[in-house]
Amino acid sequence: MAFPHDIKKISPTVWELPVHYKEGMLVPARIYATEKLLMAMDEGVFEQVSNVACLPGILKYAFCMPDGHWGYGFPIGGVAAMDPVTGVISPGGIGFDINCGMRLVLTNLTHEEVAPRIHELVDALFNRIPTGVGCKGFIKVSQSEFRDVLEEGSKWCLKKGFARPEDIEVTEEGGCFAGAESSSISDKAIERGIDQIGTLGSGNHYCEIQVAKDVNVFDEIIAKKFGFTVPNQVVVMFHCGSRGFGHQVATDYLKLFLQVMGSKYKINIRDRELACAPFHSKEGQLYFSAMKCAVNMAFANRQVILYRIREVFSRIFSKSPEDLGMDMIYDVAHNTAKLETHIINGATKEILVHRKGSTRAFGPVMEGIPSVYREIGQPVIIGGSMETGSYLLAGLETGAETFYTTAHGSGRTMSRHEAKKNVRGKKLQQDMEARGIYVRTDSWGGLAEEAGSAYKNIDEIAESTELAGLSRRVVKLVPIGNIKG
DNA sequence: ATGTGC
Repeated sequence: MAFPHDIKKISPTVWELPVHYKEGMLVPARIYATEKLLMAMDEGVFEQVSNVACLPGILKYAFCMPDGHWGYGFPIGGVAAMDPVTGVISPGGIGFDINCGMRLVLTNLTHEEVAPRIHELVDALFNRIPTGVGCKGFIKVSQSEFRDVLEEGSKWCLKKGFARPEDIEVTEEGGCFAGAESSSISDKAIERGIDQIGTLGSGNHYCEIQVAKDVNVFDEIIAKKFGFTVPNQVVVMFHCGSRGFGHQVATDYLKLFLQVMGSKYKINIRDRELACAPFHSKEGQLYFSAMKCAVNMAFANRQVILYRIREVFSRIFSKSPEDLGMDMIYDVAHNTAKLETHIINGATKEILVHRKGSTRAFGPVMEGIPSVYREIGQPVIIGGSMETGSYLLAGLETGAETFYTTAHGSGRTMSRHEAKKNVRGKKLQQDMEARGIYVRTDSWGGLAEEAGSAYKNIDEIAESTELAGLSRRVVKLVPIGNIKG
């Protein structure tokens, strides 16, 4: 399959594959990107996003965000809303790492204060936050208590003293998707997840110390409202998900859906990786519940990691986390499906929005945004590579086009395999150190896979979401320290 | 992403 030269330009940042592009498409597919980013996209994106447009019950368009690239079934960067009555739910539209997401935490420290302590700080974070494949957490819970975590998410952390009430307020959905029933979870998933609370994992998961340099502030008023009050202010950003637990949930239900999809529900799909079930079916509802359990496990995971981050800063700087101003700005989920109310063809309707490697970006005054941000729009965290920086943005009214969804990261340009061939982890660490970024890792190969050169330009991604009206830039954050698995 | 694979 080749680059689709008949792709239609809707605007400088929106490109459309019409319904006749491929047999079976129910709606057109739309890709949000500048021409430059579009040309750099792998052909798998066009193949996959047009496959998604064939899924039963899909509404308006199958979307792909500017950081899109080839994924399992859906592209990473994919968005698809289904009619909950006639439509399907698809694990491929959510991802294996259910509720992989980003959390951003303020400090009131300046770059000048942190720079002399950066080695000590990063080493302490590396020691206190378990990283790498198969890493285990410090929290021991019984099976029944783990089931509470799955059903309560961040609220469980609040009960146990790992969270502040304000943390919950600035976590998407209050850190808990309602309706998670742990009866939908296999014993194997419980077994894999039970000792993984408070662990970072591997791959592109990381915890980073960043600086909001004054020259990188795009919108001073919003930046101030988000809590940026100190020159060259230091923040902590981290990225992780539901670990082996979410992976097992996805595996379990993909298997079940493949068994019932054709025989019981007579659904024909173009790609086995798009395995799905009617949303209202028994299997669809079981998966929806299990997915929520994984979402909640990931919220709890990030909350416990935050608890450890606060501990480390407190020890290194000999002040309480409160005195260090370690308030959360926000926590966004990347890989979820959620029932939300949107306007479809002029009518208000509850729809099932799949977001896979994409970020919810509610505009100002919408319900579901914490009251402190109600007038500004939802904070959006776009994580770049560990070399190049990340962005804090805010949702916009014009995001309605994509069901209020924007990009989530840089997007790979090089496969993990290719990156490992081209980059040496140890050398990369030394090069980064020379540029003022101190990085600790569990795996040199893993570090090489995450090299900045393996990713698209984050500045172009962030700018393109703004040009498209999906989110506006508030501040660019550059790394000075990073731990990764 | 993942006790990195049937």
